[in-house]
Amino acid sequence: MHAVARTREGAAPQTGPEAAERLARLHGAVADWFEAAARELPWRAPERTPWGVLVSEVMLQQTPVVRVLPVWREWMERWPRPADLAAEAPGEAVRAWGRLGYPRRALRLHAAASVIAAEHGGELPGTEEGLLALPGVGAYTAAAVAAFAFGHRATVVDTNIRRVHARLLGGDALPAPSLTAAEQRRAAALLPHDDDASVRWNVGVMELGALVCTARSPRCDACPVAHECAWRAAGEPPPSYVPKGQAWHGTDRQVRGAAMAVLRAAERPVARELFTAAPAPGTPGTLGTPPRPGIAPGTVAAALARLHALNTGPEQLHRALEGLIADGLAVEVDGGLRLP
DNA sequence: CAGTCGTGGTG
DNA sequence: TCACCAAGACT
Repeated sequence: MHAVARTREGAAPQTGPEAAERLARLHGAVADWFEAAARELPWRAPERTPWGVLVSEVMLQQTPVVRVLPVWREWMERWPRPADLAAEAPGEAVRAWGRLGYPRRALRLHAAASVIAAEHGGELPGTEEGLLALPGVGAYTAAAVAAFAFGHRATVVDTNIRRVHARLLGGDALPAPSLTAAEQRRAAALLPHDDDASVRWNVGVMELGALVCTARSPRCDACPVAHECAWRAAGEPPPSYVPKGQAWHGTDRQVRGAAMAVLRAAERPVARELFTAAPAPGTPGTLGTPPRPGIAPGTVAAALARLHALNTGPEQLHRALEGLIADGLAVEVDGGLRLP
């Protein structure tokens, strides 16, 4: 580091009294914008609980708010406290997870609830360190829960915040493919020192990224800090790299997803042959249940039909099922598979 | 550390 | 239509 802070072209100084004033302006502008434009979300309501915040944060990992909302409400009604979930079989969490995706998150949430019930007297740890020790809780989620549930000063860095920082301060269209140490340092340096102000900044920048400074078509006309934006000042240059798309069709993940849908629909273990074999006409698909025609949609047979429609090879199917077992999302019983 | 892990809305 | 993307974690 040089004695005098050098910044990239187009970016303002990041140290000194001038920078401090600018930072204070940003804090105020974002807080005011959030006050006026933020969504009302149940995990932000005054009656929220730390448990509810944790559940929301895990559900929101790689999953849009609109799809989380109904599932989160179900979970909170059914399992208002960690001990309530811990008392259930893990498979119930997976089933209630529905189609949110990445079902291992449900499993980890159940595991976290068990740890909280068994080792923390049923109360969530209030520190980042304590939260970080919970299954499924990484750096982002630990910071988010510490901030949003406990009001602590924590450096929250999610994909929205990364994108806002990249544009506003870095002058780039998009953040780097993966979180860098420099980004974390920058995020920490931007955080207000006051607890309450830091929480407002974290949630404000995150909401700004979610509603205005979006990945594809940012609504800069609605941005409270557009006049401070380094990316706009630079003429909105395009991304310096090409995002590598997420393959889906023909992947193990697709097969795993279809297999999980079968397990979620099944009340009994599903025989392995039913996963692998060509669809037998009128087969309910559960052990101990005699075949009958006319299975209604949304049942095991329908899920099996969707799985078979993928025309996956037997080796890939085997790999997918073994993967689910290895991940604890399926357990083998008497030649069949069921939720844990 | 690059790869893996679901799902559905959308520009 | 179809690739991109969404409050990441873990190995």
